[in-house]
Parts: sequence; structure tokens; C-alpha cells
Amino acid sequence: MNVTALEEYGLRCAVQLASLSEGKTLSAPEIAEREGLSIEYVSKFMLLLKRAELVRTVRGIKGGFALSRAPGEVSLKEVLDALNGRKKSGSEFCKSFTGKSESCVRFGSCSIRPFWDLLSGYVEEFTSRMTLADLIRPEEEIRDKTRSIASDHVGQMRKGEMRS
Amino acid sequence: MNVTALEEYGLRCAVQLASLSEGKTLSAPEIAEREGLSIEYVSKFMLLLKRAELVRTVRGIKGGFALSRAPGEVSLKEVLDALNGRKKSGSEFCKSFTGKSESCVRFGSCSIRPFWDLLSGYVEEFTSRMTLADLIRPEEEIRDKTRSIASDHVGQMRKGEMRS
DNA sequence: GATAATCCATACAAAAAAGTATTGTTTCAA
DNA sequence: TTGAAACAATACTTTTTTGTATGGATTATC
Repeated sequence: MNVTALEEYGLRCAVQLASLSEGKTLSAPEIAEREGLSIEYVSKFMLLLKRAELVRTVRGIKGGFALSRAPGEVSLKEVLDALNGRKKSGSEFCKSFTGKSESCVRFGSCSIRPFWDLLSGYVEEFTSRMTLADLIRPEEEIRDKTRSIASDHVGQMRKGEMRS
Repeated sequence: MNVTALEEYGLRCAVQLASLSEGKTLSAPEIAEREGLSIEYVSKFMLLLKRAELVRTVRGIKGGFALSRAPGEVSLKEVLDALNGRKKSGSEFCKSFTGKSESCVRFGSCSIRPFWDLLSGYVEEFTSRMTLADLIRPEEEIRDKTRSIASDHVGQMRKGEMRS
């Protein structure tokens, strides 16, 4: 259960853009410098984010990258999904669920499915509600928001219980 | 943010052992059959679990594997850690924290560290408290326990707030 | 325009993960 | 005591991920 390089570095690059003032852009060399990554590698991430339309670009000399939406409107889940290029994310946590049911040996009665579903449910909610804007705020505030999300999640599980 | 093959398949094999009655063992061919995996592959997982002393083995014909402790005493975190062989797990979620601080470009002020820490804190708590015995109980009960863990987690974050 | 700095795209190389094969050791049972 | 079935260990192959290199397109500036 780990974070891929693409996710980690790509997200960090996206955060760099979040603290950019309106109208400005940041070039790949600048981002690479700030994050200690190669320019080529950064370019690769940014291309993925651009294709997902999370980032807009200005070409030519003096060009660069900027978020195409306000940082508060971009969830971490969107960024992570874009970087993973639609392979697997969020609730599609486990290999037992690659889309086709044959990929899961005991699709109907997978011993670990309930576990994954419950864990990934939280992860998905957390990443969906946390935005790029949140990441550039003081740690204390990130913590507050996390508590709020976790608290809501408990509430949702209670509702689910009643429904059943 | 994905689950490795080792984690998924290895955990499923461990769960097979959890529903085994006292004194019995399950052979690699049997586990492989039940999980739809190759015998060689299953053997690989089991070796890791044995080395972590989570599993005991009986050699020779009629041999096999069994949990070395009661299923309720084996946390999923222990199993997952054993399968990952001490690479990275739990709170050491992100690549920025591979042990040596140089591996993180901006160690003191990593933009995504607070986020990872908060998310992985939940994951760690969840996997630490959930046991192999839990996974073979009805989904409803797994859900109940999850809610309980999540609820405690919110409480702990509140305490953390007061402390600061 | 020419030039330089940038994005764009894809191809390539290296490393890690996933999965298989093989060889050896143990032990039951005929 | 011999054969078969199982664990033990490691080597090997394939696939995926990670990271680099290269060639082209775009545009500000001189």
C-alpha cells in the first residue's frame, strides 16, 4: 500500500502551481529546481496534468504552467487520478477489482473485499474533499479539515447502518 | 496509491489460514487452488509470512501451513508489513520519507507531508486494529468495527488538538 | 527573421515488481 | 528403504514502473 512516484512528485508539482498568483505561470525548469527533480521528469508529470485539463500551458519562451481552475476547486483525487492516467485509484483499490469480474478469483465472496472497500472509502472521501488550496495552508488547518472529514465519514457509516 | 500484488494475494492466503481449525494445516497446493494462484507463487508468500513468524509450517508429505497465533491476535498491519518485507508501510507512506532525510528535497517543509501523515495515520490505525479473525466475520461486523475505529480516530485527533 | 527558451511527444534505458522454474530437504507411508 | 508429496530457497524471466534522452513545435525578444 504505497504511493507511486508519479503521484508523489506530480502532486508536489501541482502544489507549486497552487501558490501562484493569478495570471502567472511557472516553467518546468523552475518547478524542477524547486522540487529537486529533472526538467524532463517534471515535463512528464505536467503533460499528464495538462491532458486531464487540470493545468493550462503557455508555450514558447516565457511560457509555463498554471492551474486551469482555482486551487480550492481542484481535489487531490483529481490530481492523483490524472497522474495515474486511469489505471486504478480510489475505491478500485484492490487487484480483485480491475473492472472485469473474472480478474477476481472469488468475486462474490472475496475475503478481503469488505476490508478494502471500507478503507478505500475513507481514502477516497479524504482525497476528494482535500484540495490543492488546503495543502498550502498551515498544518493546523489541514488537521482541522481532516478531523472534519473523518467525523463526517463516521456519520455516513451510521446512516448506512440505518439504511440496511 | 495502490495495493501491491504481494499484499493482496498474501493477505488472502493468510485469511485462508484464519478459518482453519486448531491443529490443522493447509498446504500450498490447497491454498493455491482456493485462491486461483500458482503453487510457486503461494509458496513465495508463505515463506515471507513464515520468516515473519506469523505462520508455522509442517514439512514433508502431509505438511502445510497454519497461523502461529490465534487469528484474532494477528493484525492486518503485521501481515502486510511481513509481505512488504520492510520496505515501506504505514506512516512511511511517501517517498519523501525513506529514512534518510536527504531523500526528501524539502524535508522540513514538504508540501504534501501533512496530508500524507494524516491519511496514513488513519490507514495505520485501521490496519493495526483489524485482525485476520475480523475478515472472516460477516461484513456487517467488519463495518461496525470500522466505524468504531474511525470514531476513535476522530477522538484522538481532538486530543491532539488540545495537547497543542 | 534568427535565436533561444520553452512546451510537446515519444522513444529509450534502468530499476523494481510480479510471477515462474528449479533444485534441494523433509517426512509420511507403502 | 524408496517414492511421492510437501516445504525451503534461490535463480530466472517477464512485465511494469521509473527516469532520461531526443527531436520537433511555438513564441518572445533582439
